[in-house]
Amino acid sequence: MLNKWKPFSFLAKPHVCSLLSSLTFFKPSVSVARLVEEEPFLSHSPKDPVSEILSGLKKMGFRRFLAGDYFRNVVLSLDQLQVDKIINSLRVESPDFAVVFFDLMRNEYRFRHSRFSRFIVAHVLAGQRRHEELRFVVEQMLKEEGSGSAPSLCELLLNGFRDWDQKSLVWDMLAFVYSRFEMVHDALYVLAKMKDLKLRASILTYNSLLYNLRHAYIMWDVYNEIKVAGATQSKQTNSIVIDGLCSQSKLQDAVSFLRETEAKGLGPSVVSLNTIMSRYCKLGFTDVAKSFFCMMLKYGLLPDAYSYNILIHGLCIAGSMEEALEFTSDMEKHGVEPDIVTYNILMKGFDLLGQMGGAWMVIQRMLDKGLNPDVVTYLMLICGHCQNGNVKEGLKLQEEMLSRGFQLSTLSYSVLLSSLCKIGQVHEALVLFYEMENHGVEPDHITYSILIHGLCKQGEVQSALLLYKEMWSKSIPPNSYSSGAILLSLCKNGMVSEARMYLDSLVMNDCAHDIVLYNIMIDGYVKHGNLEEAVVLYRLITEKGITPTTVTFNSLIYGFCKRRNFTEARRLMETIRLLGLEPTAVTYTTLMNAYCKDGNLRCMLELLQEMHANGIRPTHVTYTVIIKGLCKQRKLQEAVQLLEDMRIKGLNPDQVTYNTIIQCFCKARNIKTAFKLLNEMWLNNLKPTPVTYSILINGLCVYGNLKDANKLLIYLHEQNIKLTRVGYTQIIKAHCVKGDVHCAFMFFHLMMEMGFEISIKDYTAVINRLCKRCLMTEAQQFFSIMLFHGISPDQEICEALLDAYQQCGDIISGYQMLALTVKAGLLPRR
DNA sequence: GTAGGGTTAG
Repeated sequence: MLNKWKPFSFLAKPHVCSLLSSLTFFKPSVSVARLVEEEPFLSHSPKDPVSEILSGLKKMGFRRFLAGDYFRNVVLSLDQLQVDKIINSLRVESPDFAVVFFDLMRNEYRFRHSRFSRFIVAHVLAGQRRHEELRFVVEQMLKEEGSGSAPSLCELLLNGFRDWDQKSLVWDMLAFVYSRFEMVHDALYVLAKMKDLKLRASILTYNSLLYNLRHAYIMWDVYNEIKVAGATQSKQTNSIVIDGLCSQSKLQDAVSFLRETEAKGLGPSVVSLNTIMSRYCKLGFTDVAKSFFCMMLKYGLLPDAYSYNILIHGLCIAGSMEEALEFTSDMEKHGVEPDIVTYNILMKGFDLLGQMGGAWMVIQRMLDKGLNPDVVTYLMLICGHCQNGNVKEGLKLQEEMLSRGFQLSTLSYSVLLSSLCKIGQVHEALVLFYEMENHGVEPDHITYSILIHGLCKQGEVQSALLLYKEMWSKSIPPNSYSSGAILLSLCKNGMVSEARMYLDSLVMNDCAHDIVLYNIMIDGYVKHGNLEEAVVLYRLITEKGITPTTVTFNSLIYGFCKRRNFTEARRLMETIRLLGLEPTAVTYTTLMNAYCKDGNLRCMLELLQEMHANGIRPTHVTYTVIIKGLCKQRKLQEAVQLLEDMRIKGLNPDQVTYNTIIQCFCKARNIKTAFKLLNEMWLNNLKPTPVTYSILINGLCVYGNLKDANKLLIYLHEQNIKLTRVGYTQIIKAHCVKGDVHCAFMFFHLMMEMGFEISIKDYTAVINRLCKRCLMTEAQQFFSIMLFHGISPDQEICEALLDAYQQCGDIISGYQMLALTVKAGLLPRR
């Protein structure tokens, strides 16, 4: 576009035309001069503030005039055009004043300068080699202009400033700042124009651009351009290339590049070696990283704090805290002081190992050294509190950060939001989310993921989808975490085919590379009994070249176990190993649970042995399964013993563990111990679930005293504690059997009140039992309630009533029932 | 230009 530039075409714009009229010192070519003379509005009236100001400045002196009344009165009415005229006039007579006037207008009067003025001042500053100020002016301009502004700015530079001195520096700064602001396309555009004008870009600009493009192959285009342009490569250039290769996972290429540059006489820099060390550490190859550390020493380079911190971090991640501490002392011995980063790394290391004592020691040492905790330290402390379930303390720390003047970060908000979601306080999380925005902290894709997950877990898929859309509207691309949450939620709510449609849409948009998404879908299929689809999807992903994980197999194993297909389940377990993966505690527990259900306790215990042999720690779920097995064999004492063992091993029994063992004692008619265990749950801060109470109610109904069951249920109702559906139907059933229709009625009503949907099956169960005892009035009453609630009778229920009327000898009611049956279109079979 | 901190599935 700019190549087709027409000389002076810009003069067509009145703004520029009238500007030229005031450029006393501007020496336009003849044609411009003529053009200008022909303009009728060029001669200004004597009251023109521009002339007044310019002459005032000359007569009174610069500073006096600007502080005077005339200027103060007129300044607020000045427009961009007038200011342009003043600045341009000043530029020629005294460039320093042009800059001072420019700054004064911007800083004192919040005046928004035109691009023209900014470029004038930029050229002045470039001429005086005032690089910092030049950069500032260009930064301000590009912040306001935004991305995509390069073509119009270049056009202005080409047309208005073509022959100006120092234009090269201004062009270069423009490209540099565009690159720094990550407006890469604009930077490239400016560079292309510079090439046309045969202007050289500085190595700083090239380096910045190289840095922005280091994640992709296009990096080499820039690198070659540097060579072609003949710009002097700096050590930085090489370390950026190395960093780029590392980030592209081309570690070998990075090392080769290091060798090449070494051969060319540019020895390796500390930064390059640090970058490579960091990469090896992240891959878990601490030893290789150490060898590069040695190489550094061999070259006579002095490792800096980065070098030490990188290695210490690698060691901490690997769990080698002793060595990490040794390196820290080494660091001190060699005159490199451990800094806040070092201490944060060590703290995290101890934290990962669960050694809080160590973490406190690190904090103490840090404080002794006079170092103050920074945002990262605070974040880790907040994390610690949140992991212990103490969100309140975390929020307090965040307050403390604010009072100490720290800028709150998206990260610390994420931690707090995640903890609130985990304890089910999603609405509190949403409140905090809005507060976060009020504090000017922008949520990112992780923040959104956390909230979407939280909402989905609470079943609020609609709200989650709204947030999902909000993400899109903010151009924050959803990652597999947020998509996974939606997918999981659809599966959990039984909308499996919808989930699949969603997954397919992700595939269509090329957003489904993460195995986690497929794992969720496969599990969804399996949990809803569709093992076949799960297997088809598994085959599909392997054909696509997506590597399955142990989790993928765990779901499939669960599916085959549910079908009691042990052969296939075990074959899949072997496949895990064949693929070089490791079965996890979940794999073993799934299989053990299946054997336990099947009554094959020998196989179950063999698997436990195998687990131990392979060094896989059983979880509290594993123990629960074993306890269930022991219960099945009526080895109650051993089960209780195992409950103790769990605690000793630091595994906390959960509600399911207790429910299992309580049920076992109920079945053994040992109701007393069952209640003792309920008490133990409270003592261990475990809130009994609706299942726990239902098991106890059932126990009392079947093996104990029905009156006690009544008492317990009424008590729970008063405490507003809900039972499961089975809990209610059990007690209703028991009262029907005993013929206490009054109580049955009462609990039936209670069940409805608690919001359970009552199906025809529930009515049938009650009516059948009443019919058996010829309690026909009561049976009829239940039947009427059913009709009242809009449930149509079916064949089974009608026949039961017809039979009962006949058996119990109530012929008239029997005929009435027959009429109703026929009316309902349900002809009796006989 | 290089170091430390946050989210998910069974």
